Amino acid sequence: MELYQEQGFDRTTAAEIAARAGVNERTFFRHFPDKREVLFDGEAELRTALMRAVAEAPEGLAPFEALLRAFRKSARNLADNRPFSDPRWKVIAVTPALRERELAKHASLTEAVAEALRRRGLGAGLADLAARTGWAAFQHAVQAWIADPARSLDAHLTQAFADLRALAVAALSTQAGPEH
Amino acid sequence: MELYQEQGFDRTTAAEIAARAGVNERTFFRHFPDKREVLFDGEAELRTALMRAVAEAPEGLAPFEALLRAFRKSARNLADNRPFSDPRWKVIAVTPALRERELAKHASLTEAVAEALRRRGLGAGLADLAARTGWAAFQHAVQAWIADPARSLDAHLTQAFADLRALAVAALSTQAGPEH
DNA sequence: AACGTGATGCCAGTCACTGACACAACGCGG
DNA sequence: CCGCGTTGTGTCAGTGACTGGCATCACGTT
Repeated sequence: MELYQEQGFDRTTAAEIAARAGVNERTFFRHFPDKREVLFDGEAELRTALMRAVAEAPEGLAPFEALLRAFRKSARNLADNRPFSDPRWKVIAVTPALRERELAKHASLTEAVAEALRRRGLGAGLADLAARTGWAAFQHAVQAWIADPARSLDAHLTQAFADLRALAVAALSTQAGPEH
Repeated sequence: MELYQEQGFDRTTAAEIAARAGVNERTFFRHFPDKREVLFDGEAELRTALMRAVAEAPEGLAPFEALLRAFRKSARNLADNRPFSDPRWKVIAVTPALRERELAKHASLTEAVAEALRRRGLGAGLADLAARTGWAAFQHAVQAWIADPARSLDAHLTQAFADLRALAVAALSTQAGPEH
């Protein structure tokens, strides 16, 4: 992180990172499959946290409600770790290669969420659709929160799902959707 | 494409591609920024087609309705070019590096769709949300279509948006969503 | 003390990609 | 017909991400 902030991701060589960590370059690649992966280490934890949160939601809850709860819990960790993850976001935002990797991680997490919904008894088709669209709303809320940190991530999340509902309902009554 | 099919993406060097095309390796990199980009060439066309389709939708149409129309048009091209794009999908599906690039392209196209919705007068917030979730539903439909080509992509698209509406409505009445 | 195991250093090699320079084909005004 | 800029290409050298192979070393076990 130090090096990525100082000189940017592209101008930082694997040898430099290894040197800063006091190890050999080869050793670096034994700990991380590639240079990008360094910034996406906690993925396994986030995955299990998300899946557990979906699994622990009350029985009769609608899919989107279960997702909303799960996202809220993750959001709490997100908001707390902000001083730590803020520079990380900045680096990712300005580096296309890192954004690609981030999207891949998100796709993987979306698949995990779909699996969690299936375990709740939801059909495979609806589980996939709910996971994809729910994740999309989640990401929208996160971006809105970054742009407007005055309101809480929780509030942005609530609004995102409410707006999604309005959009979906308006879609079949053939009325233009209002802006908030 | 020939080489990627024969030996896979990873085991195909840029020098081989250049040789097969009868040019120098350096020349190859003057036409494509990198090895992956070869498979994502028509992106600009798809982007303009999508944005035009969204722009040309009737005035008072709800955001999701406009998107559904645009996706339908793109879907038509998709279904027609299937013999050409089918091997392409297979190569992408088994190559993580290519799936990452594909996700990046999708993110870029989603942003373009959001811009098109904004030009229809939709607020920036709702435009982003509608583009993200609409695109998610689109991708869900495409995947469902690949898994079940018996039904048309059009049918899958219609169902995806109908299911999304059901999911969103059920979310606030706190009822478990039914599976089709 | 012998031994297996896991983490590390070291070395050589492949390959994606880049910058610099030279050269040839082409269209165009003189 | 001649210069001349533009464009596309070949050639070469270099950087840096990653990989496989081998030796070494720390450590706990037998």
